[in-house]
Amino acid sequence: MGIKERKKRDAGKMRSRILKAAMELYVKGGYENVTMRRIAAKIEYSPGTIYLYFQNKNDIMLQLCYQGFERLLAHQDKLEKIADPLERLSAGGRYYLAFALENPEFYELMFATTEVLRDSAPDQGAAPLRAFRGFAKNVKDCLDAGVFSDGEVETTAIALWATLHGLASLQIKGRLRFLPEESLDKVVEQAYAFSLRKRGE
Amino acid sequence: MGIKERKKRDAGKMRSRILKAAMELYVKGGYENVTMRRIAAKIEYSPGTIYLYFQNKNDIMLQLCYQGFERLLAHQDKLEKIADPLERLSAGGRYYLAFALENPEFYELMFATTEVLRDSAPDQGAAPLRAFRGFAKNVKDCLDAGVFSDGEVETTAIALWATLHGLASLQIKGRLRFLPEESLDKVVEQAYAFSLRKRGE
DNA sequence: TTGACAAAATGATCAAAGTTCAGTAAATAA
DNA sequence: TTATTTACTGAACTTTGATCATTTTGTCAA
Repeated sequence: MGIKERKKRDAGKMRSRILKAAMELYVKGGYENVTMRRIAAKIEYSPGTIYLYFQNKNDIMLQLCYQGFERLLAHQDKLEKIADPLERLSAGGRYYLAFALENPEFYELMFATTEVLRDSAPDQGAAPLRAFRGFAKNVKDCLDAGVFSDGEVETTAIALWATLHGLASLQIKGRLRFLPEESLDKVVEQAYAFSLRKRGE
Repeated sequence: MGIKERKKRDAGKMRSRILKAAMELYVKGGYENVTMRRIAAKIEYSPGTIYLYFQNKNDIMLQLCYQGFERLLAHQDKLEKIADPLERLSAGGRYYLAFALENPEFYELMFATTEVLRDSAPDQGAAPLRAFRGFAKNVKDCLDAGVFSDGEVETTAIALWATLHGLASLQIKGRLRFLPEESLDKVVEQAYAFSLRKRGE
């Protein structure tokens, strides 16, 4: 029965096309620019068709949110080749910020929805969690290597993550606009200096 | 001419009533629950009337955002009586988090809008900035007292603020839901331990 | 008190949104 | 070829933010 499989593939392709169209609209003009009718026009189907592949608009935005985390995860994998734990963690943090600031719409979308972890398919909902686990592993390696002075893995990881997320979020939302452009880097440095103090320092 | 002043007072009262109704709707069911028609029904006026007192819905939400910062500022003033700089800064941070977690809708609103600082009346737009300046002053007092080992005031303040904001934001958005309830406090402690290291420690 | 003007409020109306669903067209199976 | 399942359509429903000609209310001079 190859037909069933082809149908499944076709459905998958349709979902991809819809998501792609939605993403384009989103990047171009934010949430309110994403319209079922506009998506339909872009993929050259009628509005009703979209509802055969997605539950509703929220469902579509949720999938885009997951795509953001997948993208982040993909880059996290690249850190693996950095041997030194502190260096790896530091690079991860720097990349995290760069990712957020270079894809502000994406990042905003990733953290805009409250519903992400709740009503999501187990495999997909795992993406945000997996991203955090990867980050936490780097923290653990640092702790094992004695780079930090103390603290549990989980709480340390969250504290660090919060700083990164806070900076990214504040910058994206324009709350740091009163700062001169250059000094954002300085803040990042400072944040790292605070967080990544070495044992006995 | 007392009439003009009375009219001004009346207009102010009307604005307050509208904002109050909008806030109630917002707290009850979030942004999408705030509807011009529902506000109108609550204050027992027709929908068109609202537009005599506010430019549009965004304008209303913006004012609610400012109210949030005003509320935060009001509590910041209470910190003044704490003499010890580090103690004062620490209390401020703890209050900041408590405020965010106890009024998640409020907090979300305060940081949801990108437009806040851009197209706002100078005096009102100052509220967020004033809140930060108050926080920064506490940081400065700590630096002057030699509580921190190093760093500039502005960058240090932002780094600290980012951590607080990040924690609040992540918690509100349910991204820390995988944590056991108690350990959030531990994370906060950890974040403080990271950030507020004393000189020579 | 009356009439004229200004200010405030109305509510029908608009365009656009998300969503639904009876009906049509296409694909598959018999 | 014919019957049946599947895919798609697009008009229609409800609700949204916003507008504006019209009506109501308030103010003040005559």
